[in-house]
Amino acid sequence: MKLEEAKMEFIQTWGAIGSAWGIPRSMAQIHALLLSSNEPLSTEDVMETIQISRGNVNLNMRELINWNLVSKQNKLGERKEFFSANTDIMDVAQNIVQERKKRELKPVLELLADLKQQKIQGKKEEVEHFNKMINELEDFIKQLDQLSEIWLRLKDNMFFKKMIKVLK
Amino acid sequence: MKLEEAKMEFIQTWGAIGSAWGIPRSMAQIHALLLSSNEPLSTEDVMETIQISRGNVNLNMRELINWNLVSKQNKLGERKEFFSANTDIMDVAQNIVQERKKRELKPVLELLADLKQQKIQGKKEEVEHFNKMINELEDFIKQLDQLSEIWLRLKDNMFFKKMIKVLK
DNA sequence: TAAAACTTTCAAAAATAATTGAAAGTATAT
DNA sequence: ATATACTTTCAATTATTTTTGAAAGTTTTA
Repeated sequence: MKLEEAKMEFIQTWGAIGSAWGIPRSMAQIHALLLSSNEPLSTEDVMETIQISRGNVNLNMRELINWNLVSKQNKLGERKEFFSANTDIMDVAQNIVQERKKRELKPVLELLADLKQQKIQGKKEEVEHFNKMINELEDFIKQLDQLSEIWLRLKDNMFFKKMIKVLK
Repeated sequence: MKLEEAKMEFIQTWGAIGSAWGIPRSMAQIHALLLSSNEPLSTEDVMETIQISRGNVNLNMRELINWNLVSKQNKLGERKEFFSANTDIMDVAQNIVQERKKRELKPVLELLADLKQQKIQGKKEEVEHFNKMINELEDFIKQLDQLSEIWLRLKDNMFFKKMIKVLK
């Protein structure tokens, strides 16, 4: 199998997954292309390889940079901008999760906080059920934070890894 | 604040989050309604409260049942079907993650496995870079699995929780 | 068995999200 | 200063996903 084919397959699949998780297909595809590429690519390179418009590349590239997944490079003597992906996959995943947590989980946290400090009026049993649910949800979100801490640790804490093995 | 208002707010927010993560708004809304409701609801109840069509309720309810987030109930003497949500939030989250892992992560795993056992042809350095990336990605997905194991454990392993505190 | 009560299906419509591409904007080189 | 090389923007278009609603299907009751 030729490298080019392999790349294209990877780009396609990555795009489909992104799409299923609410990330624009093109954004995921660009990311996949940069991940699999040895050296920085220009806007033209990207346009050509994944066959999308200049505007699309520009827009999604900016987004990738915002998410800290891609950075701009300047090639000596070249005027064009080049882009390369952050290749530490762990960082990649952390950044994606971090970014989405920030964007889409925040509203829940705010809502939960708001609902918790309000006195809710209604039938006793119904209100109790509702409050219980809200509380559980908050506990859960706290657990998520715990979990992401562990994740950070997993990256380089050998002792911790062994710990897990033992507990399995 | 009245209970009904609080519910509606929760339903709205939950719907928006679902939507941002690639889950149909109505599906998330129905789920939120059932979560916040004390007792099982009928299709009509749901239609009325969140103002969506019968077909929509039916379709998404089936999906929620598939995901193991909701189950059918029968009220004595009633012909209609009623629905209630699994209210253990931890289970809820586990099921959502499980389900999505099954659906959307599987294709990556298959692709990675496929790409790993193929001999890829191209410039040495480029191929090396590509293979490295594929390998890292696989490691990462393995870590995700590890992480979900830990999560399960977090639920009820006090010792483990303390462990984390110490390491913090 | 037929009517009533309810559920499911699915083609069409609506809503939403992603993409294009050409025009406007910027920076660099001569 | 102006031409060139490149980047950004955004209204319009296109693609995709979600939702509707009425017809077909199913089960229960009498």
